[in-house]
Amino acid sequence: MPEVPELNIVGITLQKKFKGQKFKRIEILWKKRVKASEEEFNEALQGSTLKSVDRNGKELHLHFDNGNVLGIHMMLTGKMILLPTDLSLRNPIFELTFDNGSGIIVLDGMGQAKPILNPEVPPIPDIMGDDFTEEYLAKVLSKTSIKVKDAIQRQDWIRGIGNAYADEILWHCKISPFSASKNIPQDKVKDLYNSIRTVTRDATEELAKLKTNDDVFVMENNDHRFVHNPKRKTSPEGEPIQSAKMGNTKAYYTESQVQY
DNA sequence: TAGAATGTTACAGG
DNA sequence: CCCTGTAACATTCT
Repeated sequence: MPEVPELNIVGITLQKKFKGQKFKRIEILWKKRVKASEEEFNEALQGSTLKSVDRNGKELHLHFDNGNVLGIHMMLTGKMILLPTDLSLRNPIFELTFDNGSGIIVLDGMGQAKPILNPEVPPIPDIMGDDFTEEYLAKVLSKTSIKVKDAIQRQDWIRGIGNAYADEILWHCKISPFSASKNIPQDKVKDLYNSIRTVTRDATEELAKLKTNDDVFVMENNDHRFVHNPKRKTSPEGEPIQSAKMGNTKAYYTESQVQY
């Protein structure tokens, strides 16, 4: 469910709450998508202390002081709740607890969210990383004729853009989501690059301001989004927001976005 | 109430 | 083998 801005905040919150805590155990409650066994997780993390939490693409990485990493991918509809809790816990995927009794539980009705033991970090630029440059983006777009909205969401080319922020970014730089990637002129590739950086940074800042229920991590918040937001009928400039099915998802955009 | 949902993967066809 | 488009996944929410 979450994209990069949300994951940034969740990662900061996890680190704040659990840094320095000693791992107790992980329980795998729905193993459909989980590759390593419960025993493998527990053996690897046994006796270690949480050192730091960061985000890598659409995963959160919990770094433990014995060198092992617990990755978490929330997929499309995952939820994360602090333990202990009185909330109803339907469709649990896994539970992570620390020696002091604190911890988290990850839920997902679709059974797709998952913990990953020592996740691979592919050599593909993350949208907030130094290696994601305008030149790199230009190279990616020049080699494909698929629609630009699909291209920027390809995690094997650029890591970190999902459906909602793809719409926000393309609206921000006034490029139609239906544009053929290789047809986008150089100056608009520059605008797109700047919008990827700006929209991601601004959304992270907006989310950081939210006052939230302390027990439930915010994985989804429409309010700060300008076009990918079913509650809005018009953009801030007053333009009607259009929507269209694109593949198996929906694109939100306005007429002033130019199709190349 | 049927369809959509901040995602990924397998597979078919060109 | 590379590129592209489509559907499945299984449940909740609107």
